[in-house]
Amino acid sequence: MPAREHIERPTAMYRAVAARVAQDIRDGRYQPGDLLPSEADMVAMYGVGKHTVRSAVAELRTMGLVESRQGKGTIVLGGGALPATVVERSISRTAKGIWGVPQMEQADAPAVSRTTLDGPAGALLDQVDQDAISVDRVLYDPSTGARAAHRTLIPMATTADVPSLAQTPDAEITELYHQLAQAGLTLTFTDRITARTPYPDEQAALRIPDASPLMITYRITSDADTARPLLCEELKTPAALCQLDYPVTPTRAPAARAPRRRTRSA
Amino acid sequence: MPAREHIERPTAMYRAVAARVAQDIRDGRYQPGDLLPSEADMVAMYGVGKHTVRSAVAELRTMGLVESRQGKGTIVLGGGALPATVVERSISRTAKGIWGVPQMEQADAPAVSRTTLDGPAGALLDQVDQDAISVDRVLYDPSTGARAAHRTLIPMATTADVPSLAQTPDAEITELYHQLAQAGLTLTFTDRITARTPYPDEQAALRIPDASPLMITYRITSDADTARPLLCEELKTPAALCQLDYPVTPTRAPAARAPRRRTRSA
DNA sequence: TATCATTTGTTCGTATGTATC
DNA sequence: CGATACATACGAACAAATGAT
Repeated sequence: MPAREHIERPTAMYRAVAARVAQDIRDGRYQPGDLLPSEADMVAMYGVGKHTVRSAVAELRTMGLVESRQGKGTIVLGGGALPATVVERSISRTAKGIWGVPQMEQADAPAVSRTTLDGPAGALLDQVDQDAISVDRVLYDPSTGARAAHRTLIPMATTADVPSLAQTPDAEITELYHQLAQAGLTLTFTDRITARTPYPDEQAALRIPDASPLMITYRITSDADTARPLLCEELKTPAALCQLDYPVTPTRAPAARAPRRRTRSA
Repeated sequence: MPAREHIERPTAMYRAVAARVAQDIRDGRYQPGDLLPSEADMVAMYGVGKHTVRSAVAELRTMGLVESRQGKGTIVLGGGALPATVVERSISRTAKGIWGVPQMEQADAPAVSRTTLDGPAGALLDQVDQDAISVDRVLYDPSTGARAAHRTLIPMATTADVPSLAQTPDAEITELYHQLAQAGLTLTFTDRITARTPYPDEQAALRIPDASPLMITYRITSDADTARPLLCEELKTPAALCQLDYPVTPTRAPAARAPRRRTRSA
């Protein structure tokens, strides 16, 4: 057992209350689905002020252990279990230029618009401030109801080389890949994954439970010969509802990996 | 004394204040590194109570826009940029049975212990309540200071087949793979990724900035012939500091994947 | 349908502790 | 040391949602 440097907090009552209740949840004294004692009850139970209890419960909420509902109470959530929906991130190739991508159902028709590339997607495409076609979809898993936001970004520089992309940008992703392959390009794919706390609009659109992070995946499609990025898929999934699944295929090359370390661009 | 600014009330005053300040940050009126006006100033600026301002600032903190420090003030963080450290998740094979895995530096010597498999790792290994050897490491990226927690779980069922694993469980991961391969097993790898709000101890151990999610990756090593899971690597990375990078290699097989959908186990 | 008790959400006030400069 | 700023904690009151009567 390694010496664990325990950081002693200068006693904060609300943290102590939160830790106590959290332990009670882990010990099973409060079962998932149960209601916690009401704020008034906890004020009496622990002999502290209402504000202290509220801060403690807020702590439990941001820890993802409970969820509060006005007029009803504070519900204990099931802790530790993996999210139900598994998002397959593999790509299969049935024939030359024919790509298979596991997909979720679409909630609505895709929304096509013209945007300027900025932020992470622009940086990864190496096309900051350049124009692109943006195709937005809301995906969902019928069996669990989990929602995800999908965006395809097609830089205008790519449509210049492969004009057919601009004709039907809202086609299936596999079709876009097919068109790129038919233009004589050899495709390689890289996924870049990060996570953050969702914005309020994302929280509403994807029905994200309280305090659950958002996982964001950028799939960059590049040309193998020139290493030039051609296309970007952005997928936003609520971490509480989705896992990502990657089959890791060993590469035979002796790991000729350039140490490409991204520097903070803003 | 700052000028007094009027503010509309859509729903909750503290949300309105938070939205206003968030917009000011996005519009560049508050630059990254700047200090927000003090709580007392904001009370005067917006004509609201101290509690309302505190709730608004708390909102901004959980949104990841600012960070508060006692005695100093509330600092505006730089938003939108991708985290600096890129964690490569590829596996290369230089020769038969010789595996290459990109790795970060180790902070300390590995800690070996005996545990009972439970939670997500146990479920993914299909070995709930079975015994296993656990090897814990703290990794870090010297160039950015980012820390990550790595755990190797070796089920006793696997050491029964490959006894050498139990001899030096704290060897390099590649060495463990090598021993499995020498035992006549054909290895396949799958990564399963999720994210959640970190626990306080994780927050302290990994130096996670306020309200940043934790990304958790499970790499399951299985035998290709029997599809039996042999080994699990668990990697916890702070999302604010790390991205995960996956090269997606298309599989030639026509996606003969069983739709294994996990159900909530607790 | 309407009323009512319960429970959380929001807002105000005040006071004290503690870290930073 | 003092001034400033955030953190914690007590109090009170009303609003809004919920569920049962």
